[in-house]
Amino acid sequence: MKVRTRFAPSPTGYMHIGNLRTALYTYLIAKQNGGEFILRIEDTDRARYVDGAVDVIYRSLELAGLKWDEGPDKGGDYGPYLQSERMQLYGRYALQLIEHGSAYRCFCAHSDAADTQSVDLSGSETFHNPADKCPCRNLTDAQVSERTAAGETYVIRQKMPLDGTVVFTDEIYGEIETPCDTLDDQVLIKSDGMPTYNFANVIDDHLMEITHIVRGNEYLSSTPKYNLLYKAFGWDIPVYIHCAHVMKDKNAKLSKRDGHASFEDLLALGFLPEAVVNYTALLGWAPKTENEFFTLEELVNEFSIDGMSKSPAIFDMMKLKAFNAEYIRRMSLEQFMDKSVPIIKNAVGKEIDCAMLCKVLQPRTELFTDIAQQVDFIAELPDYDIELYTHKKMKTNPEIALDVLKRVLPLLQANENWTEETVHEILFGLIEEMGVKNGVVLWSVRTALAGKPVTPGGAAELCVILGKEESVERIRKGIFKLSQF
RNA sequence: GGCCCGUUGGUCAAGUGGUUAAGACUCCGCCCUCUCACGGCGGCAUCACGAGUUCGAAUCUCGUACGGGUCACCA
Repeated sequence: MKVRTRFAPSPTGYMHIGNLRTALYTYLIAKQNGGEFILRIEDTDRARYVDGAVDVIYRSLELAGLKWDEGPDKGGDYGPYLQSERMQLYGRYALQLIEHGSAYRCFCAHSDAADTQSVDLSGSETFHNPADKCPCRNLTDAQVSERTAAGETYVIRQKMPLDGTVVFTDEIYGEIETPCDTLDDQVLIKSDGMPTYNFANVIDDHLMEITHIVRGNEYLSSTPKYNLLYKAFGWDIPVYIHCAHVMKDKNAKLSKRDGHASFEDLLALGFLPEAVVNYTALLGWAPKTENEFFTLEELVNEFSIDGMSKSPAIFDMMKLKAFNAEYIRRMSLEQFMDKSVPIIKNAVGKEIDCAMLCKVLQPRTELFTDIAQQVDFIAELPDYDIELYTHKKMKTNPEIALDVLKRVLPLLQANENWTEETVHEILFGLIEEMGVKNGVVLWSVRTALAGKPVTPGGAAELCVILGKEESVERIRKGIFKLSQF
């Protein structure tokens, strides 16, 4: 049988990182079995409708590289894929259930229904008892016809068994057994004739021939009800894969208000989509080997359900950053330049040796958005304190630095062929001539060139990046500054 | 409160009765080094707790604690 999986988000305008991970796992399970990955949008909640929200879903999945085979925009043989367009389809299935004796019409008003007593959130007194079944369960056909004829509204409820247990197997959690008397007669069809989420889900998944259901483990406790439905219809029960959640910390789920919880937030912060996808895959799944770096194609082969975790995973920004940095390091210099040169040009605003700068920048870049502040000293020499020239380990201080700069200035000025090699030669020639530690010359020169204690690259690289004119000018400024004291 | 699920270092985690309890990120040392990175080496765990089964338990059983989920005419 062909494997078919589905990702069925509600369009909230927001692709949560946990949702992205669910989509990823769903995609991987389909693809590693040569199956189909279906996108179904559960947009029946008009109250929560957000403009453009469906596009966020499309865009996020596309950026992540998760190509769906069937969906609202693509069509397919099992449509419509927009749940709002399937609304008229569920009623007859509910009727079928009533005939079968697995569902019944309930005429109780919201507050009267035996099993819809309000849950007291503040205290612990009034929890409803599913065992107190609604009296409508026992209405005769005649009574039902009489009440419907009188124009009474009703909902259709699932008729749960009064005793026994339901057992099902989840691929991650194993066998789970639930006593039937803890299951309540959930509403299948609302009084307006529309299906509830749970009911629509079961029908849709069956009609779309979904074989593997991947979803968050908050559905673990309602799965027995789903299965009772499948059983009543005589349908095959799908394979269940319930995923543990992605958390912000030990006891809070990642939420929108954290500001970096969505895929798009992370991309805006400068993360590469591939790095996010890779890291996300590892939040709740462990590879068989020690390698942690995978392309999406590699994940299709490497991923396996038995490596999935039962416990929630805390999202770690530090590790994501480390992943992003590694992805950046693995780029070719050309790829790195394609992405960083526009940022550099914008930050620097003058002609510099971008190739040299990128070479020293690449191993130091965790996020492309960090680049601007790394190169800020290039645009303009900061007004630094001369104490910057003091470095115990480098054995430098302002006096020594002044001497160094005075000696190096004419040598650099005389250099006609300004390359990394010639600059390097000059600097190390001076070191030898003066008979000092490398740091004495190099620290002094680098400080004069950058005016800040931390820079990408050293003295020689900065000379090349800044060019002869600018380098000479900055050393002159250094001499002037040091001469003031 | 009922039911369900979970618990290996700061984080992700490997581990399925006998291991020096992998690996990655972070952190801390050291090496490399003109700074910072990169790279290299090393350090950081009485496996939530308590009983039990066993010659032997992170691994099996039970209990306790803590955390999460669910119990809507929301999805």
